[in-house]
Amino acid sequence: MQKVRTVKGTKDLLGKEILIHNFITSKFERLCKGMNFQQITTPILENSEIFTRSLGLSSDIVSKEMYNFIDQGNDNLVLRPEGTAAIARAIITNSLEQDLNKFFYFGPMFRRERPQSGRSRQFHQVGVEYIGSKNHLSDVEVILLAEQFLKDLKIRKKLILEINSLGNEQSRHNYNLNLKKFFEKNLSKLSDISKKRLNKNPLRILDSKEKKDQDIVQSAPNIIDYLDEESKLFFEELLKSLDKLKIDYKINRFLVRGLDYYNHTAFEYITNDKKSQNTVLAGGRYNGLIKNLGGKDLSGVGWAAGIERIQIQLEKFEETKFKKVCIFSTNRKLDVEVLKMISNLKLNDTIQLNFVNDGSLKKKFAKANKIGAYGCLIFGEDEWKSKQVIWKDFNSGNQKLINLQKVNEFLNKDI
RNA sequence: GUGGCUGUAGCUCAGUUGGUUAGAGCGCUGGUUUGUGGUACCGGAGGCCGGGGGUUCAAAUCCCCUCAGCCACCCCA
Repeated sequence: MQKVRTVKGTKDLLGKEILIHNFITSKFERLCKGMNFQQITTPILENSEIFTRSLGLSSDIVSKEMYNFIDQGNDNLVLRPEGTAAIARAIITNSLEQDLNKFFYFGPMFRRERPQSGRSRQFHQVGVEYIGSKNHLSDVEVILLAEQFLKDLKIRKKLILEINSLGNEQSRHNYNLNLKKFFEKNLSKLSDISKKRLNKNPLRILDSKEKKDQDIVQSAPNIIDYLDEESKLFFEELLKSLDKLKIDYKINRFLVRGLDYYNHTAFEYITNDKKSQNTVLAGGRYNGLIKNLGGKDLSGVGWAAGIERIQIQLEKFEETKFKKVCIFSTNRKLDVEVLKMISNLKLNDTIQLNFVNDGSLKKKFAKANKIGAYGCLIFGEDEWKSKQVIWKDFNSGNQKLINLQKVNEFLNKDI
């Protein structure tokens, strides 16, 4: 029999990994709450149209990476591939359209891609969405939150913030046309992949990794030149604010985000090691999204970060050290008394009790040693008669007697 | 979806030009007289050599297919 295993590109989260996972989400949660972002958890299952209508039919996610299926009731469902569209949906569903909304979320996302370093089919994101504000200061606020988050995790210095503007819809459209014209003129010099991209989404050619393409791209029209007054002003104001806040960034005119709903601001925190999956946190503005899904014309800006990708950047993770204490008896008959005492203890959360109920006394000590216990509490038959237990410190090897009634105090204060 | 590398014990890996019953270290487990761990010594369990097919008297080893993992392309967090 073959061993049963997880679905390709998914894995069980356990041991040190889940501790790191929780470490990241708890830092994130604390920070977001401190800046008055509200938590939201949307279902993992959504109707397919939420994503097909917002991400764009030609996007890779929609065209080939979504886990979608028809359920027994003939509903067209999908395991969510990303968070933003789902939150836009939640705004509409819950009639939250008349106010500003600042949300944060974390949870699993699903995309059917070939797994590799920093990429799996079920992965986890933390993200924020600031909805209902057209002000560039909202973009700044959201970026500031990202800055703080990455600093909290001590990985900010390993990352570069790249930023660009795609302009408003008209600007973007206008630029797209000109870009297409330009590439059509240079069709013969493009890579095969980019020839295909030309009709689908010419913007994507800009961040092509093919050397062939990169040469031509250098002389391609610059998006900044095609921004209209409104878009240009928005971008300039944003950059000025970042300067004032002393946030390090680099303008990358080739930065385009792959999802259709983005406009104006686009940004990415990327690692400087030249690995392929180098985007750790990314986001931007999506002014038409909610209208697109049938809601009011609300603008929004936000970002998402991959927990697994953060994890790769996290060099050393300091595990919270528990003091492990083993507790056992010298005689089976006393074991129930041991459990009774344990149930009455009120311990600090730094202490981890481990009741050992099996094996010879020697085995029990050996077990304690193996799990790295700080010491042992032993219920000895003789000592029990005078309501005492033995404490053995594993560092020194010394033992002493403790009154049964003082055990709780002893564990909390004296070890 | 395309390509490269890798699959032998729980883990890390040996395994010769194909040749007896597939090994080591670590880990696990039992013991060295039953109320004391770490160290040492002696034992034990645990492998469809990823799966399937082929070549051969004989395959962990050679060939084909397949699956999985890792990595890269593509794309993205």
